[in-house]
Amino acid sequence: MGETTTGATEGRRRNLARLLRLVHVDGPLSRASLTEATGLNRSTIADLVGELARDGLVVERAPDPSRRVGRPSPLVVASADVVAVAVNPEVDAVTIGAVALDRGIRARERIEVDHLVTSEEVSELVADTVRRWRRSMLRGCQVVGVGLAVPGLVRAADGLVRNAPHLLWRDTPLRELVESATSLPATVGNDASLGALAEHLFGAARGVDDVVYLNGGASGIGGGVIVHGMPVTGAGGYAGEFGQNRPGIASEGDRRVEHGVLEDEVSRARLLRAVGLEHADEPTLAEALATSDDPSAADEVARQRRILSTALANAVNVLNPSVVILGGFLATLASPDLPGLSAEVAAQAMGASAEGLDIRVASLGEDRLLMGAAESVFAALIADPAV
Amino acid sequence: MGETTTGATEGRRRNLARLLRLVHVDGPLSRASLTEATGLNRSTIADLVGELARDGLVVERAPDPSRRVGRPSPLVVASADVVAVAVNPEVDAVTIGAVALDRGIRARERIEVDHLVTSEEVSELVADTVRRWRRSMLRGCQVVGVGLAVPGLVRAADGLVRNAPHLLWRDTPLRELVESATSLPATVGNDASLGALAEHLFGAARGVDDVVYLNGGASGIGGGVIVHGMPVTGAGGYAGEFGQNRPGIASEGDRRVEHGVLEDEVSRARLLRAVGLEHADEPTLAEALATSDDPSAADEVARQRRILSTALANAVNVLNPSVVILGGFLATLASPDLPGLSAEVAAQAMGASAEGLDIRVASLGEDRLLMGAAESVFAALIADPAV
DNA sequence: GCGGAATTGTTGCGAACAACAACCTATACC
DNA sequence: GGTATAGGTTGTTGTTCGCAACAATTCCGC
Repeated sequence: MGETTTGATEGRRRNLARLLRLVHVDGPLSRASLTEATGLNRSTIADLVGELARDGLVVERAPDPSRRVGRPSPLVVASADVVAVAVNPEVDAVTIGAVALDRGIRARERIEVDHLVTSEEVSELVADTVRRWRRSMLRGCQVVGVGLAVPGLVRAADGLVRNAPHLLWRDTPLRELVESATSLPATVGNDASLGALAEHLFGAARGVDDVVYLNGGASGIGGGVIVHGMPVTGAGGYAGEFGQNRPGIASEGDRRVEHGVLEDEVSRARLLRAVGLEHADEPTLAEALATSDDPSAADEVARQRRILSTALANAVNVLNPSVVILGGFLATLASPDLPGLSAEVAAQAMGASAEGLDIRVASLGEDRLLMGAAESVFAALIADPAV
Repeated sequence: MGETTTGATEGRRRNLARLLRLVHVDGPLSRASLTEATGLNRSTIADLVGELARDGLVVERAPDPSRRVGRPSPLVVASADVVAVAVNPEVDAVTIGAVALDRGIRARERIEVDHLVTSEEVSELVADTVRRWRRSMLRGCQVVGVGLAVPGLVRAADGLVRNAPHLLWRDTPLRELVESATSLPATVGNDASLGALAEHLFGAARGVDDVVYLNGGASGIGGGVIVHGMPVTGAGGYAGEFGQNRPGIASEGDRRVEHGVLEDEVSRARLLRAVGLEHADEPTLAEALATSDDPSAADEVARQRRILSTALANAVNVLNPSVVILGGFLATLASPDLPGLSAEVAAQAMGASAEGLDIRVASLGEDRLLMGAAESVFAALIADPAV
């Protein structure tokens, strides 16, 4: 055996990874379907699944009561006892979840805070919660790591939060803090990028390899890009910041902010103001927009849609995605007339690029960021399941 | 041996591919350095190199007269007898080249045309040229395929030219035509995308994994994006069309075209007009711009630079590349003050993304498109060197 | 209820691959 | 010319995965 291999050779690791990814992403699969999906031999599948089962990453369940001929094939499912802790610190609360490898959410807690949390507080909060859960809901579970979805710029290389404006974090070594507080490996990512990853794996862009995702939050517009089925991080890990782009505004009358960026023009605050609300959750805002008979509200929606459609057209020209996913208030803005928005985008993008384009609304709810953060933890495990 | 394997197992294919890619991209390498670069055993390297040599893909040369102690290691070089034919049809001429696996250009011909060529004419031209070359310059060579760099939109899946406006080609099945005329496998790509690939592999962005490339031609602005070291094609293969984006224009006085796109505002024709030229090659234009004392020429340059910098900032926000490469007249526009342009871009992009950014001028000359087109042919060969 | 067909898990075997160790060879420096 | 250094060569070995034969389980027709 080679000095570079730890017991499994490169090829075998790849095969183990393929299997684990399949059962993780596509849910319970029979050994037979794994054989078909991978092209590997039955005996090889048996061997590989056996190894994954020995490592506790998958379990074999009784076969489905199928109504097909032949010997029933046992189902291979990802273990519910292998979990990642997912964390989303926000200005009003810190949400912590435990997501299992079978995509189930084993635990979930939203901890309201009355002040802006520091990264140290978050680290302690996570450590405490994990300690508590390990004695209760996560008894017997293997916790493989902590994934953090941060509303701000994150340097991919070392998990340094460069700037999270609303949390007032600057150059905070979050990964290091969490790792030393919990003694678990941690990954840190931008919330929108992780949302994109979740939508790509499990949501509205499931199975789609080229995706542009834009999420409209209270504080701005974030985004993520998937190319060839892989998240685009960019050189520093800061990719996807559509909200900071200078918008192409066709008619000057549509401009509200001199030298503004996209999220200055297309903003939740402006929508709220247009219907005379102070604070509102997303359904309330949607309802208010739908029922308002104030023409200025309709104008504001139309204006924002025009600017958004141009921004989307630009992204489509450059990245030619199959699917564009809109989340948050951008979904609210788009969903009353998705075909109309698609047409607007198509009119401004190059014909060919727009041709196969599908604009969709995000389908994952609250759990999106937890799923994405957990996924970023599982990524390493799946890439190399050999313990 | 498995039915899915053609004589080499998956892992071996990967190793063969790694070796071939190394010697192809990084030039002549000693067996010793291959051993170090791959981490494989000496004996394994010897075996793999032997197989590549038997297949005629590499040859071993006498060792470099090194001044180091120890037994000299023979150099492994990619074969100069394995060639790809590269074709670039343009409005005034069709350029055909033969690029070898050692990156040498074995043959090159620019065939002037006095009318717009059709795709059928190009196919015949290529077939004739290849036939002729095979009896002369390419005697004894193995021609592995034809790569075409087309100024227009190309569907990656089947090499259909959707729209090449200046050639007046629409929905032309170019790959099929060339393949049946030459009996060689053909690949078809957008010229700018292939230029980006060439710059990434051999030019100003060599070794850089995250690249945005913009090329300014007489007829517009094309581009290409490299993410994680791989060209971004998009779902249909149309990615990279920066020129069709709606520009973010800060001051309305800079706008020249109502509802225009980037290439309407930032254009070679406008630069030529500003210095009172009709036609000029790139050095002439650069010279004219540098020596002009007409303030309106300087204004036009400054205006185009402003708009370009905003477009680049937008791209940087979304893709966070390490390097932006500018070619054609965009290089002319940028090169007098590259640091100034960088500063303009940094001022408009997010700080973190701009921080590690390097804006460079394209370094490959005329051969760029031929290299890129040949690369697209070699890609398949390198990915699976098993003949 | 029973036998045949279809499908899939299981087992033992063999081919391919690559690492390893020991041995051999070629060059540079003294 | 001797020694140290670096590299090629050869045979052996462990790992992986396909293959083929056999066993297990279900459905279906009678």
